[in-house]
Amino acid sequence: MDDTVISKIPLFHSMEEKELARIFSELNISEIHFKKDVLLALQDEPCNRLIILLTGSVKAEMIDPSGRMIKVEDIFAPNPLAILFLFGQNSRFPVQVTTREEVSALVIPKQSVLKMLHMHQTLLKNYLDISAEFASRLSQKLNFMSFRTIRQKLAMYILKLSKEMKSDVVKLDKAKSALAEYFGVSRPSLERELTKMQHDGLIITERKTIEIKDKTGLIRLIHL
Amino acid sequence: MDDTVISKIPLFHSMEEKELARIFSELNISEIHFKKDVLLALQDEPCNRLIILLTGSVKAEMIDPSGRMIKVEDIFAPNPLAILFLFGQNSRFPVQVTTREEVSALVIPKQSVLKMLHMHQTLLKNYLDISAEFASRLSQKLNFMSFRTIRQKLAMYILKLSKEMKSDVVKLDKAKSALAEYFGVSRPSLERELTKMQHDGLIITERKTIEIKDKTGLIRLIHL
DNA sequence: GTTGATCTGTCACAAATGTTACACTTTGAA
DNA sequence: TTCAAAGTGTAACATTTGTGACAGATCAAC
Repeated sequence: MDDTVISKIPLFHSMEEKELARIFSELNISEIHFKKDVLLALQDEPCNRLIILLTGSVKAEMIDPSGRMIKVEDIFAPNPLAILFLFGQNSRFPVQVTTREEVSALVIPKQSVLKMLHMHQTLLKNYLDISAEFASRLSQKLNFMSFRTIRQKLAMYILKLSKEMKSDVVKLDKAKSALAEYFGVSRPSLERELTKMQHDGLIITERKTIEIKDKTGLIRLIHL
Repeated sequence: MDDTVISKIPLFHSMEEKELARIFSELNISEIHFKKDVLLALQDEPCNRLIILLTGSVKAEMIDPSGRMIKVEDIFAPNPLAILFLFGQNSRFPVQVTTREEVSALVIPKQSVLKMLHMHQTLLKNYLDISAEFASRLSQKLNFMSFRTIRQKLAMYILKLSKEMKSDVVKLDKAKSALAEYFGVSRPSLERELTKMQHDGLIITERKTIEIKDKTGLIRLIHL
């Protein structure tokens, strides 16, 4: 196992090599290699191990009652899988996970995770921080979904980006088609709304660049 | 502080009185009483303490950029507030929290929470379990939101309830108006869809009871 | 019981969104 | 460079959903 890879894993952030070595020797942690298109976890399978990607990436898919796949999320190294769902009464993988390429990953049984967290305060802090970041993204997405119209979601999204970048000219962080998917709307509908907003003098949009022309107008949009 | 109240707090589940006593004496934990309509936490205020309701209830509201309130969730004793967001890089309350009645609550600074979790493995396990339950509910709601039509959301919801209750006759766990809000749709639209589904012979609905007449049809609905 | 508040069922109409289709642009790999 | 794949911009039309309004049903407190 490569030390430079280990040191990039968020869960082991700012931990000393010695400590890490002790953890790895004392606990039941294995590094496993997977080929492409291998099933790492079944949907609804009990979630009894933490999987941390070292290299490569996987896709997460949901299966609906009739067996068809529906939604996808991609996860890349060095991130963990399903860290939010590892514990809990009856914890199960909410999605099916398949490798998109060759993957190496750390696999740590739930019990060992618990021991590990109990042993090292830094590790515990890291774990809690990572969980919180995931939860925060989840909750933020839920907020977007709960705005009624595409216009409102867009206004909110653009204002948020503008605030983060401290500029009235915003570069989208996703492709528009990806943004449409993130919002849960169809791509043409999103384009149409952008065009309308440009006609209304709120923004000027071209490809991935959006320039805010009437910030007050955008803010007003959000309330009705 | 009342011991019977403490023992009902999920975070302290299956812990011995002795241990609890030690925790409370060693750490910086205070019980605070609040009157009605007191602000417990501001939106975007740094989240630097865990608040656990002992008695009473609070409401959580979001404020949008123009200052208007929008969404509400109610939280009752003995549940904790914002447990998912306590840690993380730049952790802030995602909502504003106000008491709905007289409330007593435990307030534990973030640092003390960390110490506490490090000291007691049972406590740590409880904390992780509770977090996972919250995350699971959050993610489940996100799934519902991502179904396109009301019909699909309903089909999914009814099938889920039916599976849980192991019966084809389902009693709704929320009022229909609450269900509409949960789905993020208007109440009349939800009613209309229920009526249509009855016309189509999929279900028979009356008040809070829904009887499944054509399970296959419901399943088919979900895919397209 | 009576009463006021909340929930339910329904409607006609307006608004928002999805669908399908097509042409054009950009990007990245061979 | 060339080509295929992915992304973008736009349009007409169908479908879904929201809105506002109303009346009756239910429930909880008095």
